[in-house]
Amino acid sequence: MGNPKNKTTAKEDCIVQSILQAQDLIKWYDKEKRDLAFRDIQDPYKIWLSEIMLQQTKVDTVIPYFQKWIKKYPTIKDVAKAEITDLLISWEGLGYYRRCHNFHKASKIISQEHGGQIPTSWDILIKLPGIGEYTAAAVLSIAFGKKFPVLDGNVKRVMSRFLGIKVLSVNNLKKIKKVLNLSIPAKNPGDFNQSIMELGALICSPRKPKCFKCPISSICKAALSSNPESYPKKTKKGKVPHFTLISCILKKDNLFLIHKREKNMMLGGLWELPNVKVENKLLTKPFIKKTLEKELKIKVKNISNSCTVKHSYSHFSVTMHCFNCEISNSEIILDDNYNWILKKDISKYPFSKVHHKIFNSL
DNA sequence: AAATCGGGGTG
DNA sequence: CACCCAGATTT
Repeated sequence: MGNPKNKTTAKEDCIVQSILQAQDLIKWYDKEKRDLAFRDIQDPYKIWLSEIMLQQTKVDTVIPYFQKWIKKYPTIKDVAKAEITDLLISWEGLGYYRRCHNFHKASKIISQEHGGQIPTSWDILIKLPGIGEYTAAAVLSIAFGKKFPVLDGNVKRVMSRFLGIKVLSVNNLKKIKKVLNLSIPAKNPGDFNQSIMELGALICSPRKPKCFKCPISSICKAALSSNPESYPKKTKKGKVPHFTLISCILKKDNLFLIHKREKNMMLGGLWELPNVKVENKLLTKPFIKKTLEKELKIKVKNISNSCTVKHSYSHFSVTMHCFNCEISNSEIILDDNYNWILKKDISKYPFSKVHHKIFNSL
């Protein structure tokens, strides 16, 4: 932390003056924080799991998933022993399914190489699949009381405003990290981290920040400016493309034809109805029939409309037109990736949200 | 540095 | 609808 040159620059003086009042924040946090299911948990496994689930996901969404998961898998060894399909069912609907795959991989490593104990060192933790700088710092500070500041979206926004840093460049993020390292207390560093994140969630919100309720507004550069909301500068994103898919609800003697997606692609390991992307806007029945026959290598005797669902992903959106298909008795499937399963047992397989929309409208 | 990866919430 | 979110990983 020391400066090799024996003088401080004006910039560094400025930073040192900007140290957060950790105790004020923690005091605010103790009083105002929401009653989260993750509070008062000491088990490093549970803290780790909650941090993984909370990546890009709101607290209220996570809570029921977290509680169900803990009940089913009380320890890290239970996760290591489990089949990935069962874990995915517990993760079903939460999104970012790679988190689940990675958590499973990491649990096996911890079970086999660390005797089921969550590592307490940065260097070991950071190498585990699914653990980046945020999660490593969160686990080390919250579970083990170590002085590692977290830097997530909330913290970046709070610090951008507090320091009056508009652009979150790599260099400015380093500056923010330096202030956090100077501010984080040796006592309860995890509470310090959570207090800033909670401040970002409840007070220092992206839009319409409630500076009048903020414990540090009197020393916050953005709050003292005319437009605190303009910090940090937002990067605008282009609009997402839209795709049309047709999907085949192929039933035979109460059996659904479903397909398991490749592990390393989007929604990997989840199951789906056979579907095809189409460019053609004219969705006539002969066209649908021909397309399904060509793509699925089957002979469709009869098709009828079933339902149409729309779904938005972060980087594209889809409209999926579903068709009931009849095939002849002799016509049994396809290649190794396709399987017939019982309709009643469809809940034994994990599906993405868009398929739940379809199943709900059948 | 930028793209990828789900889903839910807000204004 | 546009935009945001308690990020990690790959390219």
